[in-house]
Amino acid sequence: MSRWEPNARGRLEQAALELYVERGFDQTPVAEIAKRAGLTERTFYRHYADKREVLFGDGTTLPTLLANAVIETPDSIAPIDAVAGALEHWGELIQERRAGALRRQVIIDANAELRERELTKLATITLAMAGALRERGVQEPTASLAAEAGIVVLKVAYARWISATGSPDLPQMIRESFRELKSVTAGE
Amino acid sequence: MSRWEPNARGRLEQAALELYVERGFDQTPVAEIAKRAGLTERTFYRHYADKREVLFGDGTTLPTLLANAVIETPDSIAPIDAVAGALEHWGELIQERRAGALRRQVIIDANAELRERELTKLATITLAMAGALRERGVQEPTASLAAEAGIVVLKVAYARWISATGSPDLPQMIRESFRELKSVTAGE
DNA sequence: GTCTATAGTCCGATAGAC
DNA sequence: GTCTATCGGACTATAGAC
Repeated sequence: MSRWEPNARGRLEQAALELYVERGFDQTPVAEIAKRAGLTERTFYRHYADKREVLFGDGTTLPTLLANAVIETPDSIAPIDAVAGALEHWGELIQERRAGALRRQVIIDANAELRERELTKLATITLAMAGALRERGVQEPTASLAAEAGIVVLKVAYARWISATGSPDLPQMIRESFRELKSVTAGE
Repeated sequence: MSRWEPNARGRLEQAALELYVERGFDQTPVAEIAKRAGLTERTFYRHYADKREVLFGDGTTLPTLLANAVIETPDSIAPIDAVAGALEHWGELIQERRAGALRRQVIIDANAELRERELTKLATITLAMAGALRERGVQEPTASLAAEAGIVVLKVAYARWISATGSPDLPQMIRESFRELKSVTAGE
């Protein structure tokens, strides 16, 4: 039998998400989150660097996943298509957690600071994918442009997926948005 | 004769920029900025909503300028080219203030929180341009994709202009980056 | 686990300008 | 008198230091 209740991190996450929904992100002090989880404020900061990290993770897992997907793509595939493939793969994973994604997005959309952090997360992913392309021998500015174009597509497709009803197909929406981007940049 | 020295806001801005350069953004307390300007901390917050606003303005002037440039573009011009034209116009304005832009960028690049705010500023501009395109009758997702693609180009071109030596031509770099984006999205 | 620096907010007071 | 820019101090919350 352990000295503490198990899964402190999980309890903190659950308490935080509940309170962010109930009272809004900046109306919930960290002390309140800790209290609901039966822990102290200090313990919260041992598990999460700040209040926002509960919603955004540590900032390395997803960029690494996507960078690896890009790196493993055969060199015969054009940079923009390597990026598209990586994002479609991510789309497959995320759409299995649609309920959680919706709840998370409601919290983020309600708060300017969180929207800001989300942009930072996307920027981190962009840098990781551009780096992966360069490792594959793609030159600048092609690497950065391909990665940035991919994130543009992701943003548009994800917003559609979030606001859609039923069980929309995210990878399919990503493919469709890529086609639209190609059309738009061609000046049509 | 007035009770206070004139131009409190200007003095605060100058003091803030000096200190951000000297000691770094998060090593300069607001109280220090106010002290150098001969004012109190409280007064700083009457002029700027937070420490970062000194570097980024109020967040409406530039988006409005670019949205208007888009709206005034003839309907015969494709959405992506309307966005390109607006950004080139901005490029002409900004390159007359190259020294200030360089100093500002050094401060921003040295601090994660400021890089985050810069992304938010770009997102605000994106939304403004997408809205301007919709006012011109452009449908979604074309409007958002054209605006987002424009910002991608701007980021790449601006980074090049900042790191270039001599007197590089920013509008020219923006045009060149647009050509490269078209090539990348075409899958070349 | 406590202690502290800093950000940012709120309220009331004050002195000159109009 | 009203308006506006300032000051002073108390207050909460975040986050990091010890």
